[in-house]
Amino acid sequence: MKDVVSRCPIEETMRVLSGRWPTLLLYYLKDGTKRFSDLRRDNPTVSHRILALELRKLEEAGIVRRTAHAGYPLRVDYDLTEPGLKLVPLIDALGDWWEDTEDDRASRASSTPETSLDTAA
Amino acid sequence: MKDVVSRCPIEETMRVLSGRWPTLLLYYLKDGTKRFSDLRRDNPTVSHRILALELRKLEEAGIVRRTAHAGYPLRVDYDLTEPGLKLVPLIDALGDWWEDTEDDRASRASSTPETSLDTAA
DNA sequence: TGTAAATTACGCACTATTCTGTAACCAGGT
DNA sequence: ACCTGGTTACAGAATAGTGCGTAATTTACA
Repeated sequence: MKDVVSRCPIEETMRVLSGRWPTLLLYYLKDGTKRFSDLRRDNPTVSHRILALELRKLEEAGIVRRTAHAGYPLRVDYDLTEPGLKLVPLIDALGDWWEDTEDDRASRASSTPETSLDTAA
Repeated sequence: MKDVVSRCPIEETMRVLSGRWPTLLLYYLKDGTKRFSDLRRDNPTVSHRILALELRKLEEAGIVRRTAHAGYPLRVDYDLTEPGLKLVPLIDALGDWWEDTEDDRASRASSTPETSLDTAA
């Protein structure tokens, strides 16, 4: 997603949430503060570069807060900001929608093609 | 977004909605039935190939219904299915969230660095 | 009347752009 | 020297856009 087409808030939101990781990170951060390495363990398939980039994107979007602690082997904590916390139930709602409409969505394709055979008047 | 990491419904949902077009198409289809060329006019920056692919993706996800009319220069109508209609308010909620938290998100970075020195001194 | 052109919704092949991963390297602290 | 978190450099994969072709039928125009 390079650029936005409209300044529509939905598009802006999707620009941040699009992709495989953002919602997953949100999900893991629901549980509370996590460190960089925790998040890597939480999902091992993300490369360390991408995790850093995604976290930064979320941080810049104001959804995630990064806290660097001085001392010892360097320690950085990540947790959700207020807006981030407010976003969580909305994302959960999408998951619920997916489950609730499962059957309904599965029966697509044929609907009521009553009009579909009229050869135009 | 190649593959899913978990079978989490949120991830499944995001797989369908990720990208610039899906939510935009949902938005335009809210108004009712549209033809392929209507959707192209609605937003001229999408290429015909991508529009076709995106519509098919949404159709396969059971969000959009495609109705092909026989005859004449071929005519295809697109509209939202029941699940698609149910999805609309959820997406709107994301847009509202974006607007409502605008100020909050803008003031990220510094939060409550009680436990640490943000920039590491 | 014959023939070319337009329309609509694509599919295909090719190119351009962007994303993601690997690996290596850097910084601060012990 | 080693750890954690992060960045840069360079692939390689994926995604998006362009242009051409096609189906059936109507229309443009000589």
